[in-house]
Amino acid sequence: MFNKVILIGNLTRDVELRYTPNGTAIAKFGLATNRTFKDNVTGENKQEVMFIDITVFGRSAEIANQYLGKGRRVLIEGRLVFDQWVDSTGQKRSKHSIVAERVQFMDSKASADESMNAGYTPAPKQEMPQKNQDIPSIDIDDDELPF
Amino acid sequence: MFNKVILIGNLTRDVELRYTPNGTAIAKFGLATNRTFKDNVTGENKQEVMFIDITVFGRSAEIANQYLGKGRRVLIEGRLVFDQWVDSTGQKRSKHSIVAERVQFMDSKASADESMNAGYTPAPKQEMPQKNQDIPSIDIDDDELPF
Amino acid sequence: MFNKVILIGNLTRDVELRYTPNGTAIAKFGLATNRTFKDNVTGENKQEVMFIDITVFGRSAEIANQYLGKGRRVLIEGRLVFDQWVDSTGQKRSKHSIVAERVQFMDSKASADESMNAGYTPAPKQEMPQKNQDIPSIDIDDDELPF
Amino acid sequence: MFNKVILIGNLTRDVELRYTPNGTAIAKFGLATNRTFKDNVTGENKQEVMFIDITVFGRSAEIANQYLGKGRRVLIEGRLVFDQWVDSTGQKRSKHSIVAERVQFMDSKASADESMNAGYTPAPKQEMPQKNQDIPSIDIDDDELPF
DNA sequence: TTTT
DNA sequence: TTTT
Repeated sequence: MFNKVILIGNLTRDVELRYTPNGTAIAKFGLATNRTFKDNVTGENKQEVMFIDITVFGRSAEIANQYLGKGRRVLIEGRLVFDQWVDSTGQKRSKHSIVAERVQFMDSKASADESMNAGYTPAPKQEMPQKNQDIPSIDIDDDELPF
Repeated sequence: MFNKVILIGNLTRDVELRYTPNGTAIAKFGLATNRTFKDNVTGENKQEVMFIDITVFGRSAEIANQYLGKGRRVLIEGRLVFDQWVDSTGQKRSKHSIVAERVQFMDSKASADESMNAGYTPAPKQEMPQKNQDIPSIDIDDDELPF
Repeated sequence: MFNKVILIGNLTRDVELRYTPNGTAIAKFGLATNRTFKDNVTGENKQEVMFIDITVFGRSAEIANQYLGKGRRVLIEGRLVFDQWVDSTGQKRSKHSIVAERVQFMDSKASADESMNAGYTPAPKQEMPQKNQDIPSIDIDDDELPF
Repeated sequence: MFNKVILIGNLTRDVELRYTPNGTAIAKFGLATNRTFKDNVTGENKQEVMFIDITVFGRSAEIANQYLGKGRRVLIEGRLVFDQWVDSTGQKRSKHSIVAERVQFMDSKASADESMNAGYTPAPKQEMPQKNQDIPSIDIDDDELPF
């Protein structure tokens, strides 16, 4: 079977990093992906937002924690997962999220400037490394997934 | 922004077809996508299932309703959506699903035979059209999305 | 069957626009996609470039021609095609290219500034329309493919 | 940047396996992906075939060599590459191909039967392992790419 | 709520 | 619970 999700969006909150008992890093953050479309009955431009939670494992988790923060734009490649559990009141609960196998930074210093111009600063936790001014994306392709 | 989902999975229930007031067909069904993986702590083979609801619009909806049924295998290409609403008890509810822009049939008569051999018959509502015996997938690429 | 290509890259030349006898617009341009990787024998950082020709049909072709130019960054979604022909000397020739079903602008005014800062100006043929300063990508999803 | 190709197609020749001096397995084979479409000027159904060469590295290469052969159907996930070289006559040559990061078997015993019915037998080099008769795809996701 |  |  096949299960692939590719999203470009902005972090809705800062990265939370924790570790499993056996030392695997796990990063979690929220993502918002906007879609603008023309409502074909009213004809007006509308926007819909898709919010979803992202989980990253391994070294990518640590890199995400180091360089990403609320507001940053990323490209996420991963798979959809569906968690089911029973909550404290005995209710069955379930939730979709994404396990990211790859996180690619989509904004650079210039994009940050842009955001500043627009009255908003994403506030990177740490200056993003940039080997090449012309390549504003940094790939943290991960091959250390624990599962 | 970008929002792309590609899944191969099996229908968990028959297609439900309805129409909007202005005549657009809307098909809904459930999809299950399995992932088998080796648990890297216990070392045993495990399977996790991802269930998600699929919505298809337009002519593809009618074709899906005509040829697909519970158990059939399909490839879905579409986008993740996130619906939020308030339920009858005043509770905020939300849910992820997929709007499919393309549905491709992944099993053919031969695959049906296979299923029969395995003691299971997907029971197509109607014989699937097959221009070519060697091409067991039928593409119902849709370009009539109403939104 | 399934044939999907998703690329982010920069135009290597300006868009050429022409029309078929029956009036369908066809836009062609080149794309370069860089990949940086660590050579795992020498350990040094290397870059490899993938060049490929892109064809767009219909209204997207006209929008691409209007707003895109050499140097601009785009996200391309489409399918791989393989053309075979016999050249003027009787030699069999062949070539891979991409038919784009979707072209999404990945740089905005701010990104242009960035390019300028890096000593390069993409020179848009026309100011890109921006409904929203904060959304630097414009989607020219096309549903009028002639084939 | 981003460079993703997802193809479902059939092997056009058997897998060739070789090893690099430092022991990395490299498998190569050809793939054909068909597209059926309605010519919208003549109205007739046509088929176009996209041929491309696939390279797989590491353990996936060995698994591909072990289980795949001419005619088998696979899902390929990888990236487009563009090779340029000078041939023995001093001519500049170039060629697109795909480096597969993942190869998923798309046919099972039943599909082989189907091919036999159609007068063609893909001739697996070795019986495909099947933990579960109902899951006809085997994933050889590779995380040992040398580059 | 669930498919194979 | 939300980003731009």
